[in-house]
Amino acid sequence: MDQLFKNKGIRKTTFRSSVYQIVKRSTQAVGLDTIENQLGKHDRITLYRTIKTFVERGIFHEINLSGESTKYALCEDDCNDHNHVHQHQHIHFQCNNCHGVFCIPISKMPTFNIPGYTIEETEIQLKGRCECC
Amino acid sequence: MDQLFKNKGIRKTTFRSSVYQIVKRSTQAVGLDTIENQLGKHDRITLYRTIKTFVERGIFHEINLSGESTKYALCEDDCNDHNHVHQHQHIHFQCNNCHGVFCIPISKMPTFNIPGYTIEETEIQLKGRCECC
DNA sequence: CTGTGTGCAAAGGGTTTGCAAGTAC
DNA sequence: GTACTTGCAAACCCTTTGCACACAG
Repeated sequence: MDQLFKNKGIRKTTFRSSVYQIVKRSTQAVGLDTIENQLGKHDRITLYRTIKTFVERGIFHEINLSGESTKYALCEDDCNDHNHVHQHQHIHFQCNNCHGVFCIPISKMPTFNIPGYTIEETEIQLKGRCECC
Repeated sequence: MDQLFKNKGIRKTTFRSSVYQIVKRSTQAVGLDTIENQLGKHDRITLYRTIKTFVERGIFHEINLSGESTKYALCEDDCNDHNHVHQHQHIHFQCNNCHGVFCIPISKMPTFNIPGYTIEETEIQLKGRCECC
């Protein structure tokens, strides 16, 4: 983690380490509320800024599913600043039962051919039932 | 439109007609700001309620793309009154240049097979360059 | 006439901004 | 020591709620 923060050009602090660990430990994408619950006493404003920094630096990526609050997951190692979402070879799955959101790697993203449109990024969101439900 | 509103069990008013027409006329999904710009003098609170009603009754559908505010488009079942079949499979495309959001019907949605997961809904979001850009 | 819809005011809630004190390097 | 980070307060916005009046059916 020391190296990661250094690579991204931000300082390592207790607060940032905690936030990073919470998301890293989780088997699924986590929302702000989940992070806050696990943080113990903390300042919410600082958390907003921390997450914003992580997203900007390509440490976290945002997942926005319809009707859900934003969730966060770790970026893969090769993400670079501001240009990381579409590089992920994974889809986002949300369980209709437990509402958990998972990043699921897939070997081959489907391609689309739409006359007149040039496609640069593909984001796939599935809903259904997860392994545990 | 009279019939549509009647079917959905809501009254036809000048305000609702205006909002509906703005979205219907548009070739792309529209945001709250776009609707407001086209409405002329109006009460924003009423607009919130109108949109909420339309979404609840299946007249509009919401489109949430990462980093974008919610946009709205007509539900397709309402475009063809007599067609209740679920052939309204479409993807959402956002232009990286003009930022327009389009609903694009496609003949065949890709299917995914993820061991352990049961898939019930598929949402596909593409980004790139639209016809006009 | 009756119940739905509208418009204004005020409240609510989440997020951002400003700034002084604290901390990493 | 310097620049980045944090924590608190306050400001900001967007959205919802309450309520009286207007209007569709």
